[in-house]
Amino acid sequence: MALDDQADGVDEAGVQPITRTPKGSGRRLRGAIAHYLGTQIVSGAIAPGEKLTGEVANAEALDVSRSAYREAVQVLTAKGLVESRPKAGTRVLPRSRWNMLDPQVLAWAFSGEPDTDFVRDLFELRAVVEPAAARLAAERRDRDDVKAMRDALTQMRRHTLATDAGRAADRDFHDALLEATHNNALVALSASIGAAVSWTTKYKQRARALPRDPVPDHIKVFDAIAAGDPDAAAAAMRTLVDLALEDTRLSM
Amino acid sequence: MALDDQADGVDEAGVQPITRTPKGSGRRLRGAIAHYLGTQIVSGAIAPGEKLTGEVANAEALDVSRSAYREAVQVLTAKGLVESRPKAGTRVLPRSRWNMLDPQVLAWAFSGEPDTDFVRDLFELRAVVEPAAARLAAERRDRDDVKAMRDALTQMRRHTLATDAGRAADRDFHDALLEATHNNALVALSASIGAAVSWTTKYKQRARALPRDPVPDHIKVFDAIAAGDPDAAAAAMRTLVDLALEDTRLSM
DNA sequence: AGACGCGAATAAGTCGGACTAAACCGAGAC
DNA sequence: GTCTCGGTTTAGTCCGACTTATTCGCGTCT
Repeated sequence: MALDDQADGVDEAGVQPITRTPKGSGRRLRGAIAHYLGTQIVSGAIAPGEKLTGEVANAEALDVSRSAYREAVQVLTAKGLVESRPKAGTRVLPRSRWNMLDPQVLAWAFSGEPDTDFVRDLFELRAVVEPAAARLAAERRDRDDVKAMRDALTQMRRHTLATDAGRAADRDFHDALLEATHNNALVALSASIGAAVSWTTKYKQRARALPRDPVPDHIKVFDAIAAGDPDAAAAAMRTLVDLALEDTRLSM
Repeated sequence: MALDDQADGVDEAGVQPITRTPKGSGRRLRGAIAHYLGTQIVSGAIAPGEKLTGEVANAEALDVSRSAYREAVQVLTAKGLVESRPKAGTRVLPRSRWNMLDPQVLAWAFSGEPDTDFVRDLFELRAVVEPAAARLAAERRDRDDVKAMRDALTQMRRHTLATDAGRAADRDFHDALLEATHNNALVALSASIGAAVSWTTKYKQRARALPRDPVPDHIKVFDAIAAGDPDAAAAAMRTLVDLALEDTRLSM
């Protein structure tokens, strides 16, 4: 229950069971608190409907000031995870109210063991959105879009998906594709989908034996978009997502 | 520049130009601050890259405590609108970092004059997601889903889209449809899409002469889903969204 | 003269404690 | 039995001090 900021990087064994990050540095304090509470809620450790212990008590238990604790709770409120009213306390809202597409919430959801059902749902969303996006991209891409996608692709080929750089390039490719639709709403989705992609590929990687080289599939998509062939782009993207889903399913 | 909470309802002429909601009540104070800053940013009054004036100064200018102001800024940070670092101040992030799907951000975006390009983007998103969702719903809906959709539909027929109740029923219908996919990721999108739907219909309504009765279109979708015909459901939903887009385009 | 590192200024971050306001709940009146 | 009215609890707001992390400018070293 240590309040280490395990969001990225250093993860020292928290000796103290309830206090904040022992060494001086780390991310901002309220970020760590929000991460802690957020994972607790998303992971189901604090079921919807339950109410958190009072601000004063909880802040004291975590050994942080009430201000920092409150600001963390504001973040959770903004993401629809909790709701707080005077006298009633702060309660966890039903899952339907959560902003599951929020990249940070997604990160919290994947910080523990991933819920296989939810992963399936995310792939279904990808299967809906990305082929359509590829179609739009094929119609509207301009020179810069093509360049961005090509660059991401070469980076992806150089490093493999086994490396962080490779996964980043993969995400860049999908981001560039969404960007090429010139649709702000779809771009906004790219942050969520991108997060989902990188988390799932990470888990896929965990189960060794990367079963297939994903680059050729990406190249097919790229070629169709560069050529301005909407139908081919949509089809290629559809098979790409299907294959990715299959790979992921095998490793879970 | 009064800090009235114009999110819903009472909107008394704020005599004082800079202070908070004059009468005692209203929404929570930080909510009003967040609303104020959020609309300023989304509307473009504070362009991306610009930095807000310091906490102390700004809080004093708005005549609120620094704590309340900070908590409001935390909300904006959580939604990806701003980023703040010591010494550097609080800057507005580029639009690509904003969580445009967040219902509250969407509300801020529509609180002023709606950006026609963005409305078009939202409809494009609907055109991508909802037909696919209708297809899934036709495959997976259970008895409760059908009932929820039928209820919403009858409510929608009773009141028209001219009334708040009617628009709420419309939203309920689309929510129930997304729910019927039994896909949590799509359900999460329902909050965003639902918000977009109600905002756009509201503007559509403003331009009088509602050009077409939307109920028959909805009924076609419902029948196909109830009958378990995925292709028909997708097709019906596609025409529904297309018609809605056309209506909206005419009124802008 | 240019690059590098060091220190001071600055703005956000954290703290704590006090007071306010709202909402729930139980006691009392009708 | 229901309704109302306070009291109590809990979040909301305020204030003022201190801390930490940057950035920027100055001076020094190469």
